[in-house]
Amino acid sequence: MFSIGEFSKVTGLTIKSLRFYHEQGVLTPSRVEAGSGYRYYSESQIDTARVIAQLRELDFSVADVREILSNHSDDADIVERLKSQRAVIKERMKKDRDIAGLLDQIIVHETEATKTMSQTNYAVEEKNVDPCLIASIRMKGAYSECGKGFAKIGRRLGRFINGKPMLLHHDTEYKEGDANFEACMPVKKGESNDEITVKELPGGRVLSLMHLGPYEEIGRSYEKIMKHAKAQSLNYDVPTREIYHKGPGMIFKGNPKKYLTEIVFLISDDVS
Amino acid sequence: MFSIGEFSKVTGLTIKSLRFYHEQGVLTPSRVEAGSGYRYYSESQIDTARVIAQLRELDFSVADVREILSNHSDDADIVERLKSQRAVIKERMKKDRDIAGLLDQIIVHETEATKTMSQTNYAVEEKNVDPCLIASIRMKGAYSECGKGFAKIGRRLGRFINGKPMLLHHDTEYKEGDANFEACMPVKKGESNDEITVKELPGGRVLSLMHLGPYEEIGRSYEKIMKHAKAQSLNYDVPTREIYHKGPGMIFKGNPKKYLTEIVFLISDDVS
DNA sequence: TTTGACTCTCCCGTTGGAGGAGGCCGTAGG
DNA sequence: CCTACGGCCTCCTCCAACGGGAGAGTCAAA
Repeated sequence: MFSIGEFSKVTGLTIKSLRFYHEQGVLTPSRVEAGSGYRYYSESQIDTARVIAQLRELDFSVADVREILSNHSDDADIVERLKSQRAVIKERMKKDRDIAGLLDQIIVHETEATKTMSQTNYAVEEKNVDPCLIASIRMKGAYSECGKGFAKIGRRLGRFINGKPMLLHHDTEYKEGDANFEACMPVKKGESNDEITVKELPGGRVLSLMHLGPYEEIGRSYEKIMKHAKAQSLNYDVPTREIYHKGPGMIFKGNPKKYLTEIVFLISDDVS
Repeated sequence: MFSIGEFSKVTGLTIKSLRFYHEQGVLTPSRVEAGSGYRYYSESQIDTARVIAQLRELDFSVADVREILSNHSDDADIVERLKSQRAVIKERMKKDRDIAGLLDQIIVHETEATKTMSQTNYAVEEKNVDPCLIASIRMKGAYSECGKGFAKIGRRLGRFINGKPMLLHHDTEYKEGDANFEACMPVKKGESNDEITVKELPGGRVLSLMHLGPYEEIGRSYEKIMKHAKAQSLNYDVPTREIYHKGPGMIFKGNPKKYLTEIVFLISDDVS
């Protein structure tokens, strides 16, 4: 016979838990002193306590444990239960995996954006870019619609995206309402379908300028980069590119004054 | 301005949740009618509600959400929080992985035992067994001590175990207290150390007999298999083997009358 | 007999709401 | 004019599995 404190030490279950299990009818002490209400446990209950601890570690609810204990006494009898428990656990893991993936995505995105922001000096630069594979959706209309395009690509190829969203401008001049553009995302791989085209975006020598601030003010940056191109007698190809290093976040909309957009002009080869 | 019902439909949050968020100071309606207590939400609060929903999906607590909302408004500000949240989630996933692994192990073990039990006819059989790699601990003393050996192997090589526990008997006769035996487990791979030896157990032609019932009664089965060997004029090698197909379970001790032990005698080559 | 260690019951708090009772308000239909 | 209905309010209880603590009773050794 063990008092509750001794039994607690022997089994590793807390006194509170033991009282709770008694109350729940999971582990009734073999003797309860009538006068004092003291609980006393027998030697054989150590085994039962071990079983309870095991089942609790397997994340069975206390109600389940009670049911299992009262109806079964062999592992083979509860295989079906174990299977359904496994299914429950796997389900939870799947959800957690999704959450962790989302968190990862946000963290990586923001970390990169912060790094990019700290490295740029907001001047027109000449540099080389590598060709890259993109998934793109051709759109006509207002630029503000491009978010829907990104969302569509994200839904179908989310796992393969490995870069920032971009816009390809096929107009040579600014158009308000019926612009002709492509919303696209760099991807590791993917198949075209009738809506989304997967193709390679050419690399080469480019002019690049970071624009810090709301999208409505990007005109000024375009002016700057065009002036630079003209001064250097450089021609560039259509479509021109915009890369959204930082825009509305995944959680917060954020402050438009901190939005960071890169304008990229691919320098034409045929002139030089 | 939206009434709580309209706002609920717009944001996808339940009315109960909205009231709870109000109470918790997470999302205070922009106007509360003094007389009726009716809550009215403004258009701009739809964004806030979206942020709350996002953060809740990332499994942040309501208290965290409140703190984040009141101090931050850009994803970049909360990267550290996101990281610690990711750590929490990964921790939970690790635990779940362990649980799922344990469940898997039990399920596989019991399923195999059930299958073995349904296929045997409890007669001496002659069959071939393949050689297999085992991790073993040499022990002297009582057989009942072998559990400790299995436990030690399990702790160090748990991931590599791919078969049932076995005992190798190095005595030619039955010994009560100071038997000479090895506790071992089939493993995929592993390194020997001063306690555990990893080696190959030879295969070949064997006599095999399934013993159903408590270990104390295994003598009768030994008699049976030895009689068979003598009748067939077969010699066998020492150590002889016992394979524990079903003994005390991982959860329940189970009923000893259902324990299933295989006795395996490797037939000597040098005689035939 | 005292003292100190144990134990008892009872109540509250945790998380994020769900469910429901009882009541207020405005409107539409008979 | 009465009633029904829908929407809203507050307040209470419930879920899981205990942990913490108060106040009171119990046990065994010195």
